Amino acid sequence: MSRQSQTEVAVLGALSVQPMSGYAVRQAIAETLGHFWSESFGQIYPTLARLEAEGFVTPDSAGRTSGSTYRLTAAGRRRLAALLREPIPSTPPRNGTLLRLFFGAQLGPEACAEVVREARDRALASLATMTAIRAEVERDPDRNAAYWLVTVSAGEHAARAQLAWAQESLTTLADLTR
Amino acid sequence: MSRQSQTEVAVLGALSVQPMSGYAVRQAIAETLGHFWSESFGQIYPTLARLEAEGFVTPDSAGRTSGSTYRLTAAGRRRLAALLREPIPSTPPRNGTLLRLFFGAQLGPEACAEVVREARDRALASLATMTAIRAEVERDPDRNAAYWLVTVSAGEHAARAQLAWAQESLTTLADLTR
DNA sequence: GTCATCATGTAAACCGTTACATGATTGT
DNA sequence: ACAATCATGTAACGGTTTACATGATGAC
Repeated sequence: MSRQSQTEVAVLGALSVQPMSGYAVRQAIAETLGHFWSESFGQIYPTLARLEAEGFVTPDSAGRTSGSTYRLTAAGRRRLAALLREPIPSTPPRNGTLLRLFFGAQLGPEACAEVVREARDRALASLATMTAIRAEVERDPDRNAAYWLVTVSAGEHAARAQLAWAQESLTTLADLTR
Repeated sequence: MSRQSQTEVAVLGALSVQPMSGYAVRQAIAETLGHFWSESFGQIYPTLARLEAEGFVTPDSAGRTSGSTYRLTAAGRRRLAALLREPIPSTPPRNGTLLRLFFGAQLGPEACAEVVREARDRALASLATMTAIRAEVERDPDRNAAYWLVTVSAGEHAARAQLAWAQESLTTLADLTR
């Protein structure tokens, strides 16, 4: 019962959308969940093997010679629902940008401004990605579309907040230089 | 030259504010950097020992029998400045809340709403903490105050964005129930 | 035929948390 | 005396990334 890792949730979840190979799971996680989740190769394959041994997923090789697609079993779908209902393990915060700015006096206003500009640019890029994903989901709605848009919206809000903060902070830092 | 871990930055940074013991470093990180950084015991003590061996910090036991305070050496201050100037290692995103909501169809609108309400409550608590820290910094300004307020502002922006998102998403999810 | 991409896996290294263990100091 | 807190460390474990290794498939 002591599930610590969320990898299982991500893998089962990916397969709940549609059956796919381990390689495709990794791609799906990188591309679709990329803005709020990440998994590496080294996690996905062992997890898939374990899930298969436990009967939560099953190979579904419909006439392939190499590679196989996996799909959720009924037990796997129940497992996913159960995992989703468990309390969310909180990941400790680790924000390298803020860590640097907190000790900004050791760095000076100009170097700090550069750090902030980089954060702003990341937020801009993120906002563009969000817009693209939103357009794609709205153009081609899946049965999950409403939920996906909730996560996209979270990304949009976060990115816009970061933009506003960056703008404000650049002003503050500029005042420190004078 | 291959510094991967940011623990060293956090520890040197804490000591740059004022000399203190390892125990106090851990407290300072938990209390002051807590909203954007975390370190555990098991990291701090070995890091301090290594930094001492490398000559970046030095014990400064002014008449103590047990425990010792550490302070930065000149080399340590340079080391901190150098580390702060290095590119920020990006931590892969891991947002358990969004991971759940993305697969929300497996969970249903009501359970998702509960997840969102928990996120909203965390944001509210965070906003209260930010306000308290801001008040404290403004009441008793340190030479680092301007930089600290930049990080507090980041927390405030992020928390307010999360509140707005939660509000919006609760409406969306309520519409799914009908 | 060769290149890009699909596909699967393992091993080592690294990072970080947790639990355990121990003892000093200070306030009541 | 006793409790709370200060203080320091280590060992084991678990999770994650990275690098390495290998080969099939399909497009050109």
